[in-house]
Amino acid sequence: MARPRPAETKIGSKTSSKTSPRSGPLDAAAWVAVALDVLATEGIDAVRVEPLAKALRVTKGSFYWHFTDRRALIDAMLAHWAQGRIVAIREQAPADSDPALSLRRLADLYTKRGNARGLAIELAIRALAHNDEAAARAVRIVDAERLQLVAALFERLGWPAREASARAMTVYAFLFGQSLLDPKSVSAADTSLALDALLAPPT
Amino acid sequence: MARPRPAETKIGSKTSSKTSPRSGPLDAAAWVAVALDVLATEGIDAVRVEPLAKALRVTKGSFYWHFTDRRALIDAMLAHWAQGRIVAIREQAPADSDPALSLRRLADLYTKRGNARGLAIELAIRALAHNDEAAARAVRIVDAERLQLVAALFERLGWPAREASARAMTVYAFLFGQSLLDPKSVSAADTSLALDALLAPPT
DNA sequence: CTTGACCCATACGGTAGCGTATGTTTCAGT
DNA sequence: ACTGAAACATACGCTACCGTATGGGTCAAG
Repeated sequence: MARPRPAETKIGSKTSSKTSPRSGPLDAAAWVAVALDVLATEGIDAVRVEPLAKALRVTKGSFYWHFTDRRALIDAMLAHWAQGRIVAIREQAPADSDPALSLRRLADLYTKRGNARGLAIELAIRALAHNDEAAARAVRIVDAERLQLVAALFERLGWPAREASARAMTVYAFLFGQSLLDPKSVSAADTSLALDALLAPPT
Repeated sequence: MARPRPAETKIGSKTSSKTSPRSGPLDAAAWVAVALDVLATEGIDAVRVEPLAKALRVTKGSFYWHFTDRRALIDAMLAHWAQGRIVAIREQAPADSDPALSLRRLADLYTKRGNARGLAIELAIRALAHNDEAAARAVRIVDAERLQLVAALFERLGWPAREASARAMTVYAFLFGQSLLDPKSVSAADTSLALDALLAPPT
């Protein structure tokens, strides 16, 4: 009767979604990957077992082997996302880097196109966090980590602790906020001007 | 055989949601009102006909009298929201007001609690706009109007047109962005400090 | 060659919601 | 009292999911 294993939390491969040609057997990570794709493009309510199975060209039988239920998949997504964001921010803001450069790269990452998927996932998870305590926890962890590291960058730029903290929050909020606005309503010039002001060192 | 009327677009009463005691017969506005409540608390995918009917203590029969289908309800919600936001921003930033005061009130409206419902609706609609062209149009209209009027306030504060435009966008993005962050990760001091800087007149 | 663990397919019962079709009540107007 | 329309209620068929149960295949270890 082979009851499902407790759904591995380790995420290993980089199984990059889409209709990949199906090589070997799947693992939990493959499910998480497509689930995140769907989350990014259609929201959490589109993350449903059977459609995902269709996308992976398998049946639900596979899913319920790797996960106990739909909720377990969502939790796995959240864990994967949170861990990935923390690793990313730590790589992006190492203690020995040029803080001005790190800040600029961070800003670019969230304004330039090419990170649409990442942004969409962020927004979807934050929306989910409104009703879902597990999602809220994930967001809390990521926010705390990011705010702290970005504030450290500002301090190294020469700002006193209080201003550094406020500026970290401002930049962070600004970047996400901009992603909510209609792209056709914001000019690149405005964005550039705003960022220059926000990222400037103390006078 | 009484075919449904083409679902009035006029929104009149202020039928404020919840399990109101059911007075007379309903109108389309009542449906839109509960639909917006559900949108705010549970997202667009929870805006379903039968649950809404249950909340209004009627059956679907009523719904399909007032609307042709679920889509028509969503469109009505979007129209109602967009029109309401435009009216609100025009009231909030009249041409004869003190610009500094108007800006501060606007900021308070989106940082202080008490507007959670409005904010949740905003976020839900902006999330929807990602996939829904009608929602995208509504957002576009509202954004354009708000950005223009807020920029005008900054100009009246003494900023040149370019800076006024950039600052309007910055404040606007900041306010929305902040609503996405974990409230437990942002201190009120940081928010206050940030706003003072963003709303300051030119030196 | 057999066994057992993996990994998936098939088939099933059940729920929730959509939209439609049609019956029922209420009430204004004549 | 009669009629017709407004505003529902009821009942139906249909689809998309969920989760479960169970029956294969495959492949390495013994």
